[in-house]
Amino acid sequence: MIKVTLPDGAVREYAEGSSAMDVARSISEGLARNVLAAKVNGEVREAGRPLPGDCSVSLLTWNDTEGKNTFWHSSAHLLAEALEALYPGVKFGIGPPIENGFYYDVDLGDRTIGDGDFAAIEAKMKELAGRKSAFVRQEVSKAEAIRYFTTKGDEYKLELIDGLNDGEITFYQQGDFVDLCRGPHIPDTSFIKAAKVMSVAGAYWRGDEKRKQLTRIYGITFPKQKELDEYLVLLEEAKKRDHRKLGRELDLFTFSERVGAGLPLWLPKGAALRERLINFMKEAQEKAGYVQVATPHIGGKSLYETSGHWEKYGKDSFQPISTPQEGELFMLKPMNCPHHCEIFASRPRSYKDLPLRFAEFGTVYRYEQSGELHGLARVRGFTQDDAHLFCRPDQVQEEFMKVIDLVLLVLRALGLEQFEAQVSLRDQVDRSKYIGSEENWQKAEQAIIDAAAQSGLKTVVEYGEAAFYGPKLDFMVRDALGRRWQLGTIQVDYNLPERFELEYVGSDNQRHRPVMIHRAPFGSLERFIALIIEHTAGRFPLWLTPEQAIILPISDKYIDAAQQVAGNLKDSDIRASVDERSEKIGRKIRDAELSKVPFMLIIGEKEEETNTVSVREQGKGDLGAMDLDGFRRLVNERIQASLGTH
RNA sequence: GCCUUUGUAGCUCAGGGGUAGAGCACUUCCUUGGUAAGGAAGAGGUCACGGGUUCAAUUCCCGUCAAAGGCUCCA
Repeated sequence: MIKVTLPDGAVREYAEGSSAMDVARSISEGLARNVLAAKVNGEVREAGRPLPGDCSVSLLTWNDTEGKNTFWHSSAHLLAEALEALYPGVKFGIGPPIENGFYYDVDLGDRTIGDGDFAAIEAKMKELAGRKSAFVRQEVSKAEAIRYFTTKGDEYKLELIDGLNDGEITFYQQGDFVDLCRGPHIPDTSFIKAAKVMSVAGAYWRGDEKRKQLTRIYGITFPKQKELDEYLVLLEEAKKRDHRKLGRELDLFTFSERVGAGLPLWLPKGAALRERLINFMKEAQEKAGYVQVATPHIGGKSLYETSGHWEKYGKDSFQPISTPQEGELFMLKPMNCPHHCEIFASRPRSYKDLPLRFAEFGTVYRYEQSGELHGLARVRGFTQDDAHLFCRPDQVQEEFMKVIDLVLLVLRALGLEQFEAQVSLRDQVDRSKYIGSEENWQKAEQAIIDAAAQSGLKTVVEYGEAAFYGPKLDFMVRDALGRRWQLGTIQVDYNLPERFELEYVGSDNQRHRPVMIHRAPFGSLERFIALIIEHTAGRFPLWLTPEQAIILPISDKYIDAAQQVAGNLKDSDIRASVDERSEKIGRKIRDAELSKVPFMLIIGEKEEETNTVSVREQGKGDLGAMDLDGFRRLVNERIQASLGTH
């Protein structure tokens, strides 16, 4: 008998050679039907494999990430089986699970696959799934593996085998399809009840652009048709919230081919929203002891040679612009920090001056490959809510923590409740891409880890994600649809002060090198606005929205009264306008609802006589009549509530 | 930059080798209506741009630009 420890701590006994599936059956038939794989002593394996002896077992179902991944990985095999049936001779690269579904990279030879082929592939997948083929694990020798794929003529698999050691190679077979695979897999194909091919794209073999481009086929599968339907609804919802679409509908921003790809043009409403975000941040920063500075959009090339950016990014930047007479070279600024370093260096600094916190909403320009541009989320010119803190080494941790507080304030004010912080450290092996001394790096990495821990942040550590000049703390936010966005970042930098030879005089009357902290809670305003558009579906927090109220006169007779109300509201800083069109009230309401103005104030005979307005809330309906003071109170209450502590 | 797909009115889209279409938006007129679309008329296009094939190209072919999805990259 073997002893099996379950996640709740219970220990049960089973016969030698029992599998996780036997464990599941002993608990309930229903559970057994839903078990996709099992975690045995921390390792994910097939549920059907015999247990290795006394062990801990947790059964994985669709509700576990690992269960899902196993399900999707097996689905990738099913996709491959379908492709092999439909396109004989197709060669296979890799087919892993991803966040939403899976893909398989394939070499179709001269053939191509397009949207029109998806239905046939899906039908084939469903047909094969219905055969209830078991996923059969088979250990093979390297020689056997090579023989099999040589006969099959699949050079990609052969290359993968080349990187594996004899004795650790396994094949998995379902139906007639055999694949090189580490596993694990779900018990059989019948678990897959719904399948959809999502898209195709090019992908280089092993991510190397010098190598052959394969066709990547994306798919997603579910254990129930209903779940696929729900997923498709979610995608529709995401489409409706797409900031590019809403940006146009809400008159926030536009692009022009003549201005250039990736260079957003802010329309009045969008510019107003941007301005409000800037003011919000300015106010918060002022309270936190920052001072505003302002610097030009270009800077001499030598500035970036000093900073190291020229060497690192010069080739991948907008190229220098030159003066006609003197031939001086200037760069469009890709970041604000070198300019701020020069401000620090503009006069002698005392330890008593520190920390100095220079803030600037600086617009920077970075070359992005044309294929990478994406609405406001990825642009070539953008404005950072940038600031650089120059401090003494003993102040780093405290300053870092204050910045974390500022970031949390921002996230709260915008209703971004779900987030985690990522501590980005150096690659553990390859350190060639980083500049700066080992000692400074270690100090910086420790300061971040400590500050994050003291702030009680939920953090994950990622190696290899640091900037080339220092480690950083990145905030990853989840929006209302559960999608992840990388936002504000805080970076410790011991390197730039060194390169710019920045100094302050300490209490010991000696020169010391300050430490620099880069930080941008929003990251870029453009990207941040893209996030809040999608997060709120265009229904911005009341304090932020371009237009807080629209006044709808019942007929032309009440336009004057409406204008008066608008004027009154403007005097108390409520942003309001009047719909003066000769339309019926129903029409005005419909248009206001669609443009997502939070409050509609209706004025007709009744209201004019009683000196009130009838208030209607967007998406909610009629709130009844109230006087203007009542409405002001309502607006203020809502704003206080959404800003939290503010 | 690379792969796949797309580009027709401000927006959403139909069409198709021979005079360019719809709905919404816009303009004007009528209507003055109480909680999600009142009526009529009008204006609006080098069918992304450049080249080729053709008697004739918005339509077919090639190139460029832009956009969408993906790859690679991201100070």
